[in-house]
Amino acid sequence: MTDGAPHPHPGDELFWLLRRALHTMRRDVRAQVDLTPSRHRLLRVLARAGEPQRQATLAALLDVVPRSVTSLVDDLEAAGLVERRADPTDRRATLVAVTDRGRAVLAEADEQRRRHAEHLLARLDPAERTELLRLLHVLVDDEAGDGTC
Amino acid sequence: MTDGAPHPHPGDELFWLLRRALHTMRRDVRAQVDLTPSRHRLLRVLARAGEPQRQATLAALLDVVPRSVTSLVDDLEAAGLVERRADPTDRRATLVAVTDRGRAVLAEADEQRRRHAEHLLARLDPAERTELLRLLHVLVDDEAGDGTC
DNA sequence: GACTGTTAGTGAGGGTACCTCTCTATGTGG
DNA sequence: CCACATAGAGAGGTACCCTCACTAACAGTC
Repeated sequence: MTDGAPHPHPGDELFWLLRRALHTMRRDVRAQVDLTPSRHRLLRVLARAGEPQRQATLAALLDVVPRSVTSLVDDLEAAGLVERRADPTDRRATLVAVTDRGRAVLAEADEQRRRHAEHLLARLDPAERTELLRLLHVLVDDEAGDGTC
Repeated sequence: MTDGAPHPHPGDELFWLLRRALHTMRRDVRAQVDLTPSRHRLLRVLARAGEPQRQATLAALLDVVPRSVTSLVDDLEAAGLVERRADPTDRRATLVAVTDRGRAVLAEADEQRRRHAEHLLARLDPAERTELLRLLHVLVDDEAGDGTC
């Protein structure tokens, strides 16, 4: 690697930095667990919700179109990590529930990702870590605040 | 959006923060210029190099396998943004050169990305921006330093 | 009950961004 | 001259998204 050399604009620089950082983490983890980042994310969101969710709800939580959730759930279901159940209140809807196995795999995946991230974060002292996360939160959180987008 | 709520581990949190930040920037820019992020990146690296480069060299600079560069160059060439030339010193190799049009499109794309990034970075004061970029550089730069990976 | 409009999920198909494995043409050292 | 490495490309695969068109089911109206 890499892009090398000075970047003309800080904004542009930010883009490539984010890309590289993410790329690094992604690559490391991919080899370890049999959970792609997207499936991992869906599993997390679902587990965090604490109870079975409709696919449309998951789509909203994940900020993807419902159609994408269908495939993700297909894959996770095939792997036995989630299961589809009929929604008793609406026969159109399906509820997606995490299985015990799903919970176990999620825990493992989280743990491995955590280890890798800490390996990376080890380059920063505790105050810097906190600051980095805080700054990223500022960038990312609650985009809805201004209607500009 | 979003993942909402507190994240259990800072390392894990980092991953999702990076992902969301990048996603946001990517999405904004994608609609504007007819340059995908990868093609943009290749064009930048090539332009920055200042002179025609071999595909293998570009692959190394971009940190992708040479085969991926082939396709990228195919697309950029079809769009008239780069051109392939014979390498006078080695008939196996091709040199990839930016065209004038390529330079113009690159400038435009950079400008648009810059604007969007600054819209995002506007949430931070100048000191914070600098700090964020510095911290990301620490994470990302010169991974080669330790042979652990 | 039929009629219309909406919502939940899916099939089909597309595009980006990578990868690997294999093959050809070419270059190079013994 | 021959074995071997290197540059690039063909074929094919995975992950992750999207849109468009469609069915099944629900909800309100006449």
